[in-house]
Amino acid sequence: MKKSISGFIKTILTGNGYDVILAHTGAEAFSMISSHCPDLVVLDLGLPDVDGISIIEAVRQWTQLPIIVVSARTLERDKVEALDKGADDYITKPFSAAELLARVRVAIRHTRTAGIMASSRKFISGDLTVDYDKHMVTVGGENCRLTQNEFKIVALLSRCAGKVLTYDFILKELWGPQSHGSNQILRVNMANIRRKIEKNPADPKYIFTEVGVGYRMIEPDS
Amino acid sequence: MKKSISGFIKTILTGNGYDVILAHTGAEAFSMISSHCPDLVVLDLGLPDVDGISIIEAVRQWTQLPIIVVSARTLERDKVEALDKGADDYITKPFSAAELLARVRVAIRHTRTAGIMASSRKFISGDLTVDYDKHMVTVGGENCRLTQNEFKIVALLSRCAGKVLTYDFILKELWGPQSHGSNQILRVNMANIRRKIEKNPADPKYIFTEVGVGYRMIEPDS
DNA sequence: ATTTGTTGTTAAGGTGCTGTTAAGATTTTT
DNA sequence: AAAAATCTTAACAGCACCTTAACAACAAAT
Repeated sequence: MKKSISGFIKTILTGNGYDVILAHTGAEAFSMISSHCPDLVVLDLGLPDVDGISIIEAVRQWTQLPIIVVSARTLERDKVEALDKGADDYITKPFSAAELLARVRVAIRHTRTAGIMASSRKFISGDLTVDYDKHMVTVGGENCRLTQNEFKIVALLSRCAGKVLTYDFILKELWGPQSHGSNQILRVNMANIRRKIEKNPADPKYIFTEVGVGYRMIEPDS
Repeated sequence: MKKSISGFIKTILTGNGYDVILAHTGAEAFSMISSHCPDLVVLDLGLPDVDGISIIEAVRQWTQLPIIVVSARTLERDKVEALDKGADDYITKPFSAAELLARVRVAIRHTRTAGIMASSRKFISGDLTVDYDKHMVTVGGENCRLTQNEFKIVALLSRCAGKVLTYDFILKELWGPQSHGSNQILRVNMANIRRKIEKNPADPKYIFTEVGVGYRMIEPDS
């Protein structure tokens, strides 16, 4: 009976494009979660060996990955305990495939927005890092305190690292279309940037100038 | 009948220490959400004037605050639509007070863990602590006695510690969608906050301003 | 080697942004 | 109802930043 339920869930999820692995006991479930690090756990409380609640508690010791509990128990005491111990949702049988899928989408949506917050996109090359979310450039872990325009220039160059960006291209990108020919402002900004990020501004390690063409940033670490 | 339901919900929540405001129509609900920026919305789909779904859609235009839908409709089609349009949970009547409260706790837990520090109810960096449960900020163990708005700003920044939050983002999150451009209120609040939490407000240690962009809080102790 | 054009550097003026203070309006508390 | 606290708005001061200009250093070409 239980097996048919888990099989039912697996069929639903695989049928909608999710990769599913199945555990048949609590111990197996915990070890599989630890080793595979899934994006989401659908937990049937009616497991043979251990209490489902203890699995939730054990998993919550080290990760916040979403846990959706599926159970035949409709007692509010069970629901409240599971939710308070760390479950993110609680569905009682019988339930429809559509509802399960909708609640899975909600859970994954949550981890996605949390994930955006947690890990920020970065450019890294040697001691230099450009953190696009933090709006921060560091050298050897030290904040360079670039101004707004200085950061925009570095960010633009780092996004096209290895390629030469012409003066006109940078100007048009950051100062708008009617900025043709006034490279002066770029030169001043580059001098200030190099004073802040380069050990020896006269012999740059990160941003090179291609005479007569434009600037080029070193390629990132692979 | 409906009124008694919303009254019931209000009684439950106020009885458990939550501040509750009540809207009787969809239009009222949306304007109250925009102006008060609550921590959580409990939405009864059976409102007289507008479709509840459209409220979810409208709110999701500008914020991710948790929305729990309460409805008498048990049709899976309704559940799926609400959840996919942005609701975070869906409870069908009749429901128990304990279950509602448990699901409210889950939703609020999610907003806490949406930031960097997973699973912690406190933010700690050096002498500064932000206690989300007690709504209290301390420096060196001393209570800073922040006002409601001041605490919301600090809490928001600490949840995204290390990242720059733009003025517009903070304003939208705490003052609603039609607050574009009025940074003045933010500057005044920040001056008051710094006077309360910083040793030397002119040289801040905890909250930095990124000129032209926004504010950034120092990262927590690891 | 001189010339010419390009790039780097520094300084100064003007602009816009941020911090600060104060006063009135509004809400909450006593 | 009075008093206190908080929220909001406005005015202003200070400062960082942007921009421009003048000049120095450098590279390429005659």
